[in-house]
Amino acid sequence: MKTITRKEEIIEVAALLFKEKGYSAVSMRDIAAKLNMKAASLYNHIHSKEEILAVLILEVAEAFTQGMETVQNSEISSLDKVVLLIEQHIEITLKHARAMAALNNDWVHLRVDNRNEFVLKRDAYEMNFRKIIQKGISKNEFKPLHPELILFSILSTLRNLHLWHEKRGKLEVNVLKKEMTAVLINGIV
Amino acid sequence: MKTITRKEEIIEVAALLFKEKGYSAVSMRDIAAKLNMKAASLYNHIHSKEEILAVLILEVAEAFTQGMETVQNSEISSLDKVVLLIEQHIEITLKHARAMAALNNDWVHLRVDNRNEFVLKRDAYEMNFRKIIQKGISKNEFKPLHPELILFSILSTLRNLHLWHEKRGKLEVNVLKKEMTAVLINGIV
DNA sequence: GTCTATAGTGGGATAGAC
DNA sequence: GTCTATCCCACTATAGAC
Repeated sequence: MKTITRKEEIIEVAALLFKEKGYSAVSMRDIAAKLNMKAASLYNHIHSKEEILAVLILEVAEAFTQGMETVQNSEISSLDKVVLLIEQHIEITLKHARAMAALNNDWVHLRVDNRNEFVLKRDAYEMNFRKIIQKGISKNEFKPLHPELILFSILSTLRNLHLWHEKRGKLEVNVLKKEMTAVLINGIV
Repeated sequence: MKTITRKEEIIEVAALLFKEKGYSAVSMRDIAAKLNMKAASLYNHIHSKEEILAVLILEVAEAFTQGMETVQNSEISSLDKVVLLIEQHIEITLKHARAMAALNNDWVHLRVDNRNEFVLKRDAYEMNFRKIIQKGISKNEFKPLHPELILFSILSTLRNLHLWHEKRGKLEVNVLKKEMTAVLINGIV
């Protein structure tokens, strides 16, 4: 039995609203209204609007960082590493569905310190992903395309998964993983 | 010699700022400051902040709609249609680079009438794209994957091209078209 | 066409009663 | 832990002088 605190409730509701309208367009009054309370009462549970955003974003960023470490430490081919990263990305997206929009768009509104922490993590993740692709190319596991283009194509698809999954998706997780990997790795023809 | 009006100048600067912080986080003061003027003066050229957003978004939406018509009217295979759509998407992205962020994220802040117009166009575009994919699958030009997943994978990559192109890109257009098509159609292995 | 001044609204956040 | 009341500030937009 997992009990959910008021603070978690606030963050959850806020994430939903951020997803719909973006961080800046959501007011503390909006968040409070969805919880049938007044804006002032929110401040008994959180310190600021920005804190909500920071919790949301940094939690997921940490999950990605952890995942990348696991993958790097496993001794498998570059191709298998990429497959693993794709599957992991799907898992994290499904688990933190509500936070993904903030992660993609609203991180710019973090306070400097939190923003720096996030950007460092994100850049490190991308760099490590790029290295795996480069190694794969040099070992002839991947086609000799620009690594940046491969990285970009995979990441932009995965980073928007949350948009699509709620609208059409609801594919069973394993089917989703399988087909997504197939499309990203082997193409569509 | 193309002369640029003050109105166009305002829209251009606004687009840049919207891209950085999102529509809601950009104030008329911000826009004015970048043009060395006062916010009040903007209103001699535009009627409202929302008008700027509407011009930006609806112009690009129209370009996509036109492009889709051209493709539909050409008598080529489904595969060639998809290739054409990808190339077109790249061209439009490069031409309207500054508007792409608003198109992806800020359309929610359009007034109802403009928002409806946009959503209709976008949905029609996606529906037509989906039909092309479905036909391609039924003719064995594409693998028998979920059409939604193929559509999503292609579109999310293309819709984020603007993010990547400014950061790393600057590939020559034809190289970009060629490699992007290769990745999206044939995969990376 | 740009300015100053300002109206009118709504934002984040705090104080203090209950 | 929630409320009312309120502070102070920033926002969009308008009026009217130059």
